[in-house]
Amino acid sequence: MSSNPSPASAAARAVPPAGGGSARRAPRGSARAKLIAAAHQTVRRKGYAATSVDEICAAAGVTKGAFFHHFDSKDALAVAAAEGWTERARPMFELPPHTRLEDPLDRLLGHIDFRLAMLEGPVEDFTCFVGTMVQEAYATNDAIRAACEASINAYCEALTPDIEAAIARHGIAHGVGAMSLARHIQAVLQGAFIMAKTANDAGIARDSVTHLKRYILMLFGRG
Amino acid sequence: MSSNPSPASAAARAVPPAGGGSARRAPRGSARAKLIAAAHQTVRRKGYAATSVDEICAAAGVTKGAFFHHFDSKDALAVAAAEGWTERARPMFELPPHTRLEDPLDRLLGHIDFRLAMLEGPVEDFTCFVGTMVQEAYATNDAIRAACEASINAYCEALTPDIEAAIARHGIAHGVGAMSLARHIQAVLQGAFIMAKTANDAGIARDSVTHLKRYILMLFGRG
DNA sequence: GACAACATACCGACTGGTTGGTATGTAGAG
DNA sequence: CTCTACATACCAACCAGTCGGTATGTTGTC
Repeated sequence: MSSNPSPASAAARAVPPAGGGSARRAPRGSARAKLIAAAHQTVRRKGYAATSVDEICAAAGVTKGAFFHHFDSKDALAVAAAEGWTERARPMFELPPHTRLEDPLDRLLGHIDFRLAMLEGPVEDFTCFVGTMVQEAYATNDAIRAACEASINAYCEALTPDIEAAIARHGIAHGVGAMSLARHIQAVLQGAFIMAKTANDAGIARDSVTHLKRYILMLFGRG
Repeated sequence: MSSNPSPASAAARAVPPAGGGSARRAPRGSARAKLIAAAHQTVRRKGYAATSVDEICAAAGVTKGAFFHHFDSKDALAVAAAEGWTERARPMFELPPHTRLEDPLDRLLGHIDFRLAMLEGPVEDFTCFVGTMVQEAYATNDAIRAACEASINAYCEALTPDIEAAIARHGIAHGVGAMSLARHIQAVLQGAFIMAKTANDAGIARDSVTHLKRYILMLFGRG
């Protein structure tokens, strides 16, 4: 999933390879994608304001000229990176084996298990780029805030069909709505990320998502 | 709580007043507390890195001299402000009427209702200072991270006795532990804050905390 | 209780380094 | 040749932190 090429790999290519003689540089047109990927990585680690343009350029293995060729400003990159984050999350809903399950509730629970399994390793590798960034931008930059909102909404909307189908098939306690539950799932994940950052450890996040799974099971009468 | 005199007031007072009447300045020794309160306010709005020392000073109505008299660095203020946040949250567990209820489960549910009622008005007024700050510091400043962790832990530990007593009296489904549930409550709150920031609206946060309350009721067989 | 000696609280101009952003140059594709 | 995609050099604004100084206590001595 993470589609994280080693950050150094691009920069390493700047070193002329032995053969051929010509110093092959990164293919033209790749700078934009590398800058967005670098922003995802760096902002998740340090936050948005603490991440400088130079730092993103260094992580992407390009120069400032390339940065400001592709983006009008740092804030413009932030918006583009939020949109890029939505793309990057899309495979989560298509690839894994559990998406083929027949029962929509099993697909939903499979997704939760999938998210649970993601909570491994360094905190900065599984946390949410838009969730991190919106905290710094919600009151000061509405374009970034809206881009983050769109990404979060896309996640919730991707989750909703299965939840709706599960409700139709199994019923749900207390008239809980599909979109409301999808948003709660997202909220618990975001909260779990913060707890993981607090302890600098993923375990505490898994614990919360396990509570979430139990809640969903109970709602659908499988508790 | 906010104790925010007009930011300009102190500077204005530097001009000698005409009459012999006393130009009353802020009482000596108040600068530290005002700086911490200003940090709480400003960081919750803009994040930690985007908040400058000058800005905090202006909001507190003191000068940089006062700032660096009380704190060795901006990061040192962050640590002190995290500790101050714990103090500021303490009354939540002592004051409200629900803390007098006889049944510990009612006290716990009363606390959730209390948190729910807090989710009103501007987002920056009910979100969590340490939850915001830890996102920017967890990987880059361990002193700040640890201070935030301590504050979060203090919250969870304040919640735990009632949960334990509620488990003892009513039993709980699936052998859920008191500390684990307390941490999940905190996680859902933090996640709800992020969702509120995303939409710049408190309603979405209330929805998630309502899910949380339902989960707790179900765990204790009151669903 | 008066006064010297000292300590604490606070002020605001200044500095060196960093930041986002710009102006200009160049190389490869078509 | 031209245009896009980058690179390099540079700048003004801003930032955290410093420093010399003042104002307001506090303490010990007689």
